[in-house]
Amino acid sequence: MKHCWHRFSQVFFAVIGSGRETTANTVEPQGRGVAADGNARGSSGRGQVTITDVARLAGVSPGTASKALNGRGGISPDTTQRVRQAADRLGYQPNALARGLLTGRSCTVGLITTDSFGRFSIPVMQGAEDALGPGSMSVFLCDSRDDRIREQHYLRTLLERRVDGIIVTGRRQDPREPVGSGLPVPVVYAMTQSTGPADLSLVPDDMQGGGLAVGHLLSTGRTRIGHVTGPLRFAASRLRAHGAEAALAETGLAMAGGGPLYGEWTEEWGRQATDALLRSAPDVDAIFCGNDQIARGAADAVRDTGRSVPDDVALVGFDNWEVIATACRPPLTTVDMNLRELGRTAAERLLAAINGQFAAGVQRLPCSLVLRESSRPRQPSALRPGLLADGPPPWPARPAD
Amino acid sequence: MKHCWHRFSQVFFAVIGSGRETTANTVEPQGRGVAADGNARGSSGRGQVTITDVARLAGVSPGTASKALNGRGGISPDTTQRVRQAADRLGYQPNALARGLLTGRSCTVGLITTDSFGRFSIPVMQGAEDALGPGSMSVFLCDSRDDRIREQHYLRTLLERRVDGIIVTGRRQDPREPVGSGLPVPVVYAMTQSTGPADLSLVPDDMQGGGLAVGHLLSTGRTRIGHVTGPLRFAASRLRAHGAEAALAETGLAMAGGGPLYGEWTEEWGRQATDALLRSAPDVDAIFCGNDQIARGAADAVRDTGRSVPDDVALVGFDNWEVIATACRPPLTTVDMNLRELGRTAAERLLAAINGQFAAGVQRLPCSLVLRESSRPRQPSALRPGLLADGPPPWPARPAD
DNA sequence: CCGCAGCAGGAAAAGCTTTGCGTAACGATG
DNA sequence: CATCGTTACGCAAAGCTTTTCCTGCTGCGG
Repeated sequence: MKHCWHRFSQVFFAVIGSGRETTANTVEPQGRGVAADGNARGSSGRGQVTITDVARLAGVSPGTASKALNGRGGISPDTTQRVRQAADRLGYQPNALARGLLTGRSCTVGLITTDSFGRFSIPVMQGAEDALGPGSMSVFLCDSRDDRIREQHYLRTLLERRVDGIIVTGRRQDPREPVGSGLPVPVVYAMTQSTGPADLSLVPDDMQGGGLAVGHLLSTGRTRIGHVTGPLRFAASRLRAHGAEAALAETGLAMAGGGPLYGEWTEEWGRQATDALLRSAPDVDAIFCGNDQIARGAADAVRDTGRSVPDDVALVGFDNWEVIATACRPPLTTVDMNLRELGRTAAERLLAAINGQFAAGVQRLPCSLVLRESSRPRQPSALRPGLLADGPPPWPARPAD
Repeated sequence: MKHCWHRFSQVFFAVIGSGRETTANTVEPQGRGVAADGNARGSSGRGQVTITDVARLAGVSPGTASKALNGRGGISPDTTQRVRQAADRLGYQPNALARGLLTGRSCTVGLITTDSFGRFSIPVMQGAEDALGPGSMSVFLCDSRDDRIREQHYLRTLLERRVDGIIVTGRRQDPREPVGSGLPVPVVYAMTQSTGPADLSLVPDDMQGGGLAVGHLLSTGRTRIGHVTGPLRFAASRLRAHGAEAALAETGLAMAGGGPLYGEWTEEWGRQATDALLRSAPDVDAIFCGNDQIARGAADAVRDTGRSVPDDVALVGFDNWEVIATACRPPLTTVDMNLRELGRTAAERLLAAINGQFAAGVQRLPCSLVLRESSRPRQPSALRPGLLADGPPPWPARPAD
């Protein structure tokens, strides 16, 4: 109180002196309005309110103010109240830099994506943010763009900023070099895989996903199932195909068309391959596609031959890329890699590692199936009950049409 | 305990104690190898190498080491060299927290997106990262998910972290409340618009984009042009329609179908509306669509009526959403909002503001046109030369087919 | 009435870097 | 030989928060 007038003059000085008088940018110096007591700004040099300002206003020492605000140490309720009010009035916000410097924890994690916010890294980032943001953790975003130089630059920056941990994410599921060795902070790889044996990598279980898709088609009574997928060089293609073939083999069936058709991840390839498949094996009654774009191309190709989806040929895609899957005619049943969940898990593992609980190796997280029209059973009567036992009936009963 | 992995012996402890004995987690404590002098780590308490450690190894004072490393002040080349070597050997990384605390600049900006990394905010983020990341600026990522509570939480966090500035981005171009008032750091709104008159907002110029699309169609000789777009309540729909109508009016034409058809941003609506439009105005020879999804639906609908794209009906979309536009049959000519550029610009404006150069108001950045098959001219001979004057011929001459 | 215990709060240091100023040494010039 | 100037480096403070240790006061019990 006694300092009121004294500090008023300084506030005045700060506003004038900051050279901000140019534009129509007449920001009030403080959100809650200076009018309250004319004492909105602290008196430190840089205009930011410090705990010393709060302490002075409350008539206590900075240490006491700190304890009062953080609820640590024996501070009387009366004093606590006074400090709180002072902090409120000044709009005090503790300086996280100073705190981090002192405690050695910046409450910050780095997120390096090798895949400029692509379709796969985004849900992962989102999930990670889900798990970190609402807490006290902040996320540093770095887009390395698959460039080792950039990556190293960002890594250095992150370490300079003393992040508590790092998440690396990207499009490729094929193993990659570790981002660095002997780093002072834990690293978790999500939707990408490190060759470092001590690193923890989280990836979707493509094989399980492939099995899921084919198992579902089998459960709806399809038996002549083909597979059109992406390039052979992608681990994802191979694993999905593998899972699909394994599921077929379990029932004693072989893949229609003689095996997986490897190509591109495009609608165009989906059309071409489906066309060829329907020619070489006209009795195909289902196609499992390596991604949703291929599936959409397949849907078009099936229709173009006069067949119907799903009555003649059922389709299952992969990725659950909403905009593709729902716009498909008919809407596409597809495998969801639960990437958001994967990102969330990655963040949780990272937090665990920060707290000293490490893990290592490659962990594959299960995919799930999203049911839509493209794999609706033809005739409810044709369902083989045994195969339906493992799940609820996917569709409401529907008179044969 | 928590930071135990820095020292070699402590790593060992951590590995055993954390149940990680399974893996070959033999991380070298330092990338460049401990062997060098057996003293790769500094001797300060927390295991991070400080400038004091470097100074000691180089046989100088911390202040001198700082000056040597930053090239400030008269330091002899010899000493500089020695300090550099020491820093290298120890793997010294300056503590950005301490530096930020001292200089008052954290070299950090906050990026708040209201639109969980949606299709529109992503390119903006990417562009912002383009402009900031390679420099010394780091980006804090916050996903407010259109929730004011979350937004305020993030805002507080960012201010505590003493960011130098904030970029707000989101899906909506309709004006929104400012993120806060009287903030101590500059804010730039990108792909979203603040109602605060002192705020700077950067948005794409939808009206210009609409004009661009229609101008292009006119230049290819189309005259009976319809417009199918999204909901009337979106400013974007209205502005694009407005631009389209203005461009038509300039040539003395009216919009086919009696005016814009407002609906949803979906393929489904694109099909429906196009179907209706072709029924009510069978001589339509071009449709400008409010986004690429609508356009893709329109392409399907046009084909379903037995007409051809682009020979009977030309199509132009909006957004240049690659996966949609290129998968369309035929590939889609579309308006690109240059969102990445917009993000980059936002970042540059923010940097300018951080350096004291403020600006305010709503700035609309021009869209551009991406030419693909869906608007190829029917007959080169039918081109009206006058209308082509304002640009190079979009396609190589092609014998009528 | 005196002494001790307990509680509230103060003082100071630590955490790391940068920078201004002071100083020491050395070479050069009068 | 003495003094001045210059170069090279050290010292110390600042920047803000947290925490530990310590002091002073109050109240109660002996």
